[in-house]
Amino acid sequence: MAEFTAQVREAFDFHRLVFRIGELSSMTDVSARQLRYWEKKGLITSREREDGQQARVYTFKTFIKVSMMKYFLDAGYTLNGAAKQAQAREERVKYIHKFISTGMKGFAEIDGQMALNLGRFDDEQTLMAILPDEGEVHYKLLPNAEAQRVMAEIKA
DNA sequence: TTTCTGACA
DNA sequence: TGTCAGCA
Repeated sequence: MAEFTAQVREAFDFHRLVFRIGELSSMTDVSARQLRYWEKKGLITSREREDGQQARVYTFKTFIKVSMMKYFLDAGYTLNGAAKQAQAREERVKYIHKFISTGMKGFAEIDGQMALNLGRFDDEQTLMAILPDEGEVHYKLLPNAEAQRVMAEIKA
C-alpha cells in the first residue's frame, strides 16, 4: 500500500512537470504574446530556467490558472475579470485542501455503508460521516476502539 | 527551432 | 493582440 501511494505521488509530481511557452500556448489556446503580456501584468508567473537559458518555464499550477483565465475570457470576462475569477478559484481550492487534509482521516465501512472518518470528537468518541449509496449523509459517533477497528478492516 | 524584447499597427 | 525584426 505504501508503495502504491509512492507511485501515485511520483506520477503526479506536478512540481517537476513544467512547460515552455510554446507548449503552454498550444495546450491552452492562449498565444505566447498573451502569456508574456499576462506575466508582465503580474497575472501569472514563470520561473527562470535552471540551465541558464533565457526561456520561461511554467508550472502545472500556472497551466491550470491560464486554462481558467482562458475559460472566463471566452465567457466574456475582461482580462482582469478573468484573472480575478481564476484567483478566487485558487482560494477555494486552498480552502478545500485545508478542509480535507485536516478533517478527513480516511474511509471506512460501517454496516455495509461507506463512511468517512472525520477525526476525534472527544476523548472517547470518533466522528464518522455515513455516506449511503442512496439517501442523505448522516453522522455517527463511534467509541474510539470501534472506530479504529473499522478503519483497520479497510486496510486489510 | 524556439524563445526573447521591443516596436508598430 | 498580432506580427515582424534581429538576437541568442
